[in-house]
Formats: sequence, C-alpha cells, structure tokens
Amino acid sequence: MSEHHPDHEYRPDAVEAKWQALWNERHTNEPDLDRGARPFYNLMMFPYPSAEGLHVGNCFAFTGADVYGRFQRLRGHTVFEPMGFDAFGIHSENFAIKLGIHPAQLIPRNIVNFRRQLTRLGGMFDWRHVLSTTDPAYYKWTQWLFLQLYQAGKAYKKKAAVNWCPHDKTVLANEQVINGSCERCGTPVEQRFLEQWFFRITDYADRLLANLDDATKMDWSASTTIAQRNWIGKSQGAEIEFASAAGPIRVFTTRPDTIFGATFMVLAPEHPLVAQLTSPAQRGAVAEYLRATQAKGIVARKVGDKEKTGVDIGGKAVNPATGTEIPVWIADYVLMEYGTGAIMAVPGHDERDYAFATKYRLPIVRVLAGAGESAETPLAEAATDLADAHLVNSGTFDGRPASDAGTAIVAWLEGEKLGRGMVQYRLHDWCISRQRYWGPPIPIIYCGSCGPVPVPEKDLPVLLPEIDDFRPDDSGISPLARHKEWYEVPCPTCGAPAHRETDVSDTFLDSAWYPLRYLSTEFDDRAWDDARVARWTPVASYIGGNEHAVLHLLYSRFIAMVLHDRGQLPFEEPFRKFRAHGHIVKDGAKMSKSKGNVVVPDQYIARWGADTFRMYLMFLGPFEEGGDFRDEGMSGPRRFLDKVWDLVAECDRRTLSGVELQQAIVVKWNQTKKKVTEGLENLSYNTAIAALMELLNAMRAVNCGERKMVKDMVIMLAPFAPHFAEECWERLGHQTSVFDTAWPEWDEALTIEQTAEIPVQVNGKTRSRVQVPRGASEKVVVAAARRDPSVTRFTEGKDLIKVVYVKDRLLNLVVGP
RNA sequence: GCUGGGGUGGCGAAACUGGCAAACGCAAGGGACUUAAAAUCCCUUGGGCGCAAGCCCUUGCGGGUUCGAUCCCCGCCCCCAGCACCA
Repeated sequence: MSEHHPDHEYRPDAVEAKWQALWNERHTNEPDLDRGARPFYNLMMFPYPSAEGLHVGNCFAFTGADVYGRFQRLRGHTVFEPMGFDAFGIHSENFAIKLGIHPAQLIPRNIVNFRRQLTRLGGMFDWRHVLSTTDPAYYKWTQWLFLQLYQAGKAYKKKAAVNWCPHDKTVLANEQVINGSCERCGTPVEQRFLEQWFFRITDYADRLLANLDDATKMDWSASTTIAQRNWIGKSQGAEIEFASAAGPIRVFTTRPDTIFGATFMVLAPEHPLVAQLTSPAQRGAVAEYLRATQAKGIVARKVGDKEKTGVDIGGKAVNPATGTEIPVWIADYVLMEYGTGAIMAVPGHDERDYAFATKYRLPIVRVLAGAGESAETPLAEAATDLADAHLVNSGTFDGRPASDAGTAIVAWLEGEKLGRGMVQYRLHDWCISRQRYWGPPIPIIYCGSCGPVPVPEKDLPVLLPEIDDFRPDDSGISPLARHKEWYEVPCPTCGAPAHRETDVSDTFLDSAWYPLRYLSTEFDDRAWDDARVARWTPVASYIGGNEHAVLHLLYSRFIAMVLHDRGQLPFEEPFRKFRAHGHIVKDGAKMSKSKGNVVVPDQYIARWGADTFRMYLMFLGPFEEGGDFRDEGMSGPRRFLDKVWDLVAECDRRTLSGVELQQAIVVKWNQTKKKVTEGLENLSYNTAIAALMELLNAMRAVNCGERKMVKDMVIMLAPFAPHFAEECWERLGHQTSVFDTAWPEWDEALTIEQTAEIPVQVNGKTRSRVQVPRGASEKVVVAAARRDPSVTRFTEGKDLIKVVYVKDRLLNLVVGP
C-alpha cells in the first residue's frame, strides 16, 4: 500500500531528539505563571530519586498525568506541570549508609539521572520550577512552616514510644519493623520513650472528615476518601466513670448499652493509675508484666500474635450501673493512645473480652438477647451480632431494644454525673520528630532559662551540617547532637549558652506543602507568592498512588487548613481533584526490588521510542487500575504509529468520493472525537487509544486520507505521543506547535448512525438482526422480524405473550411453549 | 479479621451501571509479496456439534429477581492492595 522511502520512514529517536530540542528552545513547556489564560495546575506526586532511577511504574504514573495535562492544554488552558524531588528521608539515608556514600553526594547524582529520564520520556515539565526538598532554599521554608505551626499552637512536645533496635542501636520507623523485628538484622524491636514533636492534627479531625463529603471543595477518587474516613476513624460513644480507691477511672465505650455486663476492667500497662491500684500482693507480677510489655516494642505489641495476656493488679472498681465491685487488670491489648487507656470489659458481647475472660476465668454475663433467646440462654461465644437484640440482666433497662438503650443509659449516667456522650478518633497527632540525620533540622533552640525558643526567621535555614558520621548510634539521639559547633548555640532570646534541637522533621512535612513552592521557586524572600497561589490553586488535578491515600494526602490537607485559618492561604482544601492511578505489575506481582522484577524504561525507549512506550503504557490497561507489563505488547502501538505516519504522508492523495462512503466514515469520525475526548476526561486512556485505532482501521478500509480527519487524528494523538504528533503536524504544513492548536469539536448529530441494526430475540435468545431506520417504531420492527424466517422458525404456532422493544436497541418476542 | 479493588478467550483487555459478550491490541495458524528472511498486506481464531444454513454451551462457584444479568440481590471460593487488638 505504501512505498517506503528510507528518509520518509518514522525514526522515533530522530523525531524525539528534534522536538525535545525545539521545546527547549521555544520554551514550549514554560507557561507564563502571571498572565497565562485559564490556568490549570496539573500536579503529580513527585518522586523520591532513588539510585536505581525511574522504573516503569513511575513512567506509567507520570505519563498518565502528563497525558491529562497535555489534553487540558489542547482544550485551551495554560497548563503548569512542574516536577521535583522528594529527596530527604530514611530511605535515602539507609541507601547511602549501605553504599557508604554520603547522601549529600548521592542525591544530586540521582537527581541528574532522574531528570534525564523524565525529559527523555517526553513529559511537559516546566523545569524552570524544579525543586528538591533537600535544597536549603526549599527546607528553609519547611522550617519556617514548622514555626508557623508552633506559633499557631499546633506543635508541641511530649514523650512517646519509638521502635528501638537493640542490635543496630537505632530508632526505626514503623515501616522498618517487620513482624515485630528490625527489617535489617531481624532482632526483636523494643520500645523506648523519647521526647518528640507532634502536630495537633486531631484538632482538625472533624473538618478533615466533613470536607470529604463537600463536593464543592473535593472531587477525589472514592477509594481515597474512604481510606481517609477509615483512618480518621470517628466513633460515637460514651465516657463513663468507674469509682476506685485511686479515684474515678474513666473508660471509653461505643457500647454503653452493655454496661450491666461489664464484669471486669482492663487498663493499658502505661495507665497512670496502675501503680496506685496495684495491691501489695500483686506488685511482683505487675512489675514483671510491665517489663515484658516494654521489651515487646510498640509494633510487636500490635502486630504480634493475638493471644491475650494480662495480670490482675488486685485493685477494684465499681460498675456504676450494677454497683458491684469488679476486678481491675492490666493487659497490653488495651492501648494508652486510644480513648482513655482503660476499658470496661464486657465478655458476653465483645470477642476480645470474651477471649480474655475465658483464659483467666473471669465472669461472663449475658446482657443482650436476640430473637428466641432469654437472659438464661448460655453463651458459647461473644454475642456481637445479634439481630433485634433487647437488654436482659440490666435492671430497669430490661426488655429495651439494644438499638436505643445506649442513648437511654448515657442519659441516665449523665444525670448521675457518672458519664457523658463522647466522640473518639483513631487518628493520632502527627509525630514529626525523627532521630536521624537526613532531614531538615527542627528549628528550635533549648535554653536553660528561656526554655524552647524558636529560631528567629532571619536565622533560617538551620543548615544541616555536612558531617561524615551521619549514622545513627546507640545514644538514641540524632547524630547531629555529636557536632558541638553546630549543637551549641547562644540562646536567641537571652544569649546564654543553649543547644539546638537535634531531631529532624518527617519527610511528610517536606511533601505537605511542595505544590505551593513550585509556583514560587524564583522568590527567596517568601515561602510562596500570594498572587501566584491565588491564581493557580487549589490544584486542578493531582494524580498519584493510593499508597499515599492517608498519610501524605491527609497531612497536606491539615497543613493547608492550619495556614488557611492563619489567613495565609485562600483555600483550605489544596487538591480540587485527585485521582489514584493503578499499579504496573510484572508477571502477576507488584514490581519491587525484593522480587527482582523491577523494569527500567531506558531499554524500551531506546528500542521503540518514548512515544511508543508512552502509548503502550496507556494502552495496557485502565489507568486507574494499572496492568501487566509485557515486552511483547509494545509492537501494537508502534505499528499503529507507523500507519498513522503513512497516512500523514499520503494525506490528500487518498480522497473519498461517493456520498455513502463519506457518510459511513463521517459518523465514525465524529464518534471517535467524542469517545477520545470523554476517554481522556475520565482517564480511560486505553479505550481512547482503541477508538483512535478503530478510526484508523476504518479509514484504511475505505482508503480514506481526508486532510481534516488526518489533522484531527494527529491532534488527538498528541497527548499520548507528543513528539510524533509535533512531527506529523509539521509535515502537514503547520509552523506552530500542535499543542497551540485547538482540540477537535464534534457534531453530536453526526455521531448517530442513520440505520439501526436491531437484534431480535425470541425468549431472550438472539435469533436474528433486522436493519431498520433509526428511531423506527415497534410496529415497523416487529413487522420486519415477522418476515424473517430465522425468527419465525421459533415463533410459528406459538402464542405471543409479550413484546419487549427498546428503541434502536433490541426486540424481544416472548412466546409460549 | 476489617476496608477497598478484582476474577470475562492462549494473553492484555472492552461492553451505554440491565439490552448483540469478547471492541482494540498481542500471540498463534493459513495465504500473498520475496531467491530467502524480516517488514508489510489479506484471511481465520471463546468452546462444542454439523458437509452446511445453523444449533447448543460460555463472563470464578451455587441460588434468586427479570422478557432479558458480566452488570442487581442472597450465599460461597480465589487473587491483589491497604489497615490491623481502636474498646
């Protein structure tokens, strides 16, 4: 069909090099942030620049986001698509330790490599606004941000448990603890208590929750909002006082209706009243249990086997409902950080309490009875899911439905001053302290007389000193403490000898505000520029992995809220639209270094070209679900591009004559424009590409090379294959970038076929199809069906019971036997 | 255990949230072109029965609702991801 002249062949390497150079030269990807019309902030989660470089999973995510940005640009927006590097953190630090290279040397090297790969991939990145969180010009403002929270009263210090590896003698992040042991050496982890900085994110729990349902502020993937809702974990319940020799013990419960069944009480081992309530006889056993708990470590305690352990501390408490004395125990399944750190145990109706009561032979009382049960029906297990339950063994509340007994009991307890309704959240305050080296030092100075003093703004950044021995050691404090000349400073307030905070902040603080900095990288006198922020935020589209559904996305929202309340930001929700992308799997498993199935993009780009690689990634499965990466898949999209290349070469040489032919393809053409546009809007990239392939096939089938259609094809291909489209656009005789042209419009009336092919079913089974004019009446279609022998064969001599006709869709004749 | 997402040809997948199951692509087979191979082009390709027109079966399994179910309901099984004693 097409004659192949060597100089007319599609050569991706040449085309891509040419256009990358031209984009650079013409500043194609650098929007005017102060004047551009219809601003559209197209954001993707910035990568951690690992030594291995980009892998195809990153390419998939970035390409999908880039396709969306390019599409928005073609629809007339000024699109800002920045890229940066999330380069601080334990990840980088551990890798640097492993290689024996200082992270300050390693990271810039990795960034150079990442930037090369990202450019090669053909992203529409505005590199004028690149940032790295490790750059003092960036973390100066991360430290400033900490001070904003400090001034707002949202930062505080308290003692908290950390994971401690006694072998490596270092603090571990929760994710470095695998099944209760250190991920590196396998030694069981212990818990230690250190003073740490926290942010009061729990103050915002209700707003963080409420905005999730506010469609005017947030249009997010449902999976992400659900994950956030669960993470915040709001529980409605009651706080109830149980009297004891050491004063009232408060418990939190979501099931006040079961209070008459509370036969014992359990305190967290760390509960402040434990010592007072311990009877002399039990002191030894209690001390032993507390030792064992501490040795377990915080993660081990939560993750380890679920076998419940505990000790009777000998003290007594009074159940306020029954007035009876009940024993008080401690057990590590009760957590100090949730509720009040104490529970009323209702073994009859709670699985954990039941297991505990059975093991330690504590009394079990039934206080709820389901249908057909009475107060005496024996319990073989905890009855937690009774349908239509009513109260039994519950004094004056007997017989009340469990569904409303809770409120009644809380009201009664409130009247007696023994309790009140209460809301609890699973969400904890955000611990931002890291006893590590590779992060922004927390800008606080401790003075013997002034206490903690924030570093004055003029002294920011507190530079992270370049030290060789950056490894954590057995002191349990950051390596920074070992550097006298850095550590010892005069107090900014009184000038007396003082010392710096030695913890660095969590990487999630770096990433909680980076979208603001992208807009403002050229200003070194402010964290962000208000005019720019007003113009470009909230972010129009944010695309990233759902592994950040809770931490990063929740912290970013929290930071925005605090700043909004201080009048420093015009919005409280930073991301107008968020979509979670899927993940690339290889041979049925998620790509990971440990499985050894990580694929790097370079070889594929070298062999097929970036455009084919991009097309393949977008075609292999739905963007929001991901898919399986297979080398063989690459040839399909490449063949498609080759054919489009030829079509462009032969444009105008193949013109259609014949009205019918023209009409047949015109409908397809309009349908394709509609499908591709909607596909891009919904991130259904795989079906959008399929639609383009269909149009190409249809055009080739009738030997059509209409210029208008070829033009549209090239424009619609541009988001996926940008260099290729630019080259084709130029070959079609245009002097400007294809991205400065307008997205094709379609005529809705022309997306509809003139005739409809109606499947004719008999009793639900398709027996034939009839051609009728579009919009034909039931009468016409039935008549046509009646003339069709392959239909009449099944209807002959039978009673027609019912006719189901869906216009232009289907006819179903229901006949008797 | 809980939450979310899945299970459709040899493979990746599609299907207007009830209306022709398998679009598009890969792989495979056959043919054309070629000295040959590659590339390209044309045809076939869910399974079964049949010379054939055609018929029967088929969306993880078992039930249900419906004229009609990949889609809705009930009960299971399996895979992936996240959370994990939250009272």
